[in-house]
Amino acid sequence: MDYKVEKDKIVVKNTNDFNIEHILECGQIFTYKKLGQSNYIVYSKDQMAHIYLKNKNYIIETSNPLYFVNFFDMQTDYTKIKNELAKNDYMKNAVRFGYGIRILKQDLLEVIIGFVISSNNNIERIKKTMAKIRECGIDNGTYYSFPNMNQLGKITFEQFKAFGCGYRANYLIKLIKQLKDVDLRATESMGTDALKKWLLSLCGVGPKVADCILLFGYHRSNSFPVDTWIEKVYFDIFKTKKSPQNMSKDLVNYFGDLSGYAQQYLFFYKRSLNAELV
DNA sequence: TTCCAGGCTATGT
DNA sequence: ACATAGCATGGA
Repeated sequence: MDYKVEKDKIVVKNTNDFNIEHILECGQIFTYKKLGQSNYIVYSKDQMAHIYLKNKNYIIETSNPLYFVNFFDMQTDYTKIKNELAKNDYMKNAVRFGYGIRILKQDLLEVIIGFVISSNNNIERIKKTMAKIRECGIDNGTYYSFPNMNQLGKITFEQFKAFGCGYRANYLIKLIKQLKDVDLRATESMGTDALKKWLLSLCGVGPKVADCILLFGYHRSNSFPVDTWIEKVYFDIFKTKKSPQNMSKDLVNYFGDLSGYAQQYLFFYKRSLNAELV
């Protein structure tokens, strides 16, 4: 990854492994705004960045460049990951298609809330709901910080309903009560099995959402979230249907520690191809 | 009108 | 342990 950190921006010079559309539109994050072609604003925790293409380089404008060096996972070699993944035709196509995907290092609390909202929902509505929730955080002038646990605890059932959560408003109220006294930082050192078990005890968190939280919130890359799109991919490849949990097991067995990366390329590939038909 | 969206909870077997 | 109805909401 060829990039340069300056005082108020990062310049990304190698765009073979960095494409902002791929990174933000591959379903891992819901807190961003598209301004135009290769031109986005992304919000994470109490930070904001403006990302755009200029002379074949990406400019990441932010008051906190070091936060976004970590956020965009700049130190990981995605060329190597893609080469290791491209071991069959399906993966070759998926990797070629979403060549600029990177798995973001997002704020854990934000990931938990976002993916509980995501269940049986569509991405555009999830984005709207998350933007409304963000407005319950601190106003920084041009944008809001994501609310902390205390601020989340003050959001009412009626507010969540008004934010378009639907029946998930109940889940969120209960979930936030469950998380109220948990030291989230301490959970990061837990083993993956115990961690998943704990996540499954949270309201609104089932197998698929737990895998998303493990992957996007804890960077456990040996998890493979299976949603409706991955179910289609699984059928394309194996020509058979199973329960999502069993599909996930098969896929983790196959991809090992690269499962999470494989999942992102496949999800983006399948969902984008479908969108092109519409 | 019906189906679908990054599924989960509750209930019944 | 596995199967399935019901669930809010909006867009196609």
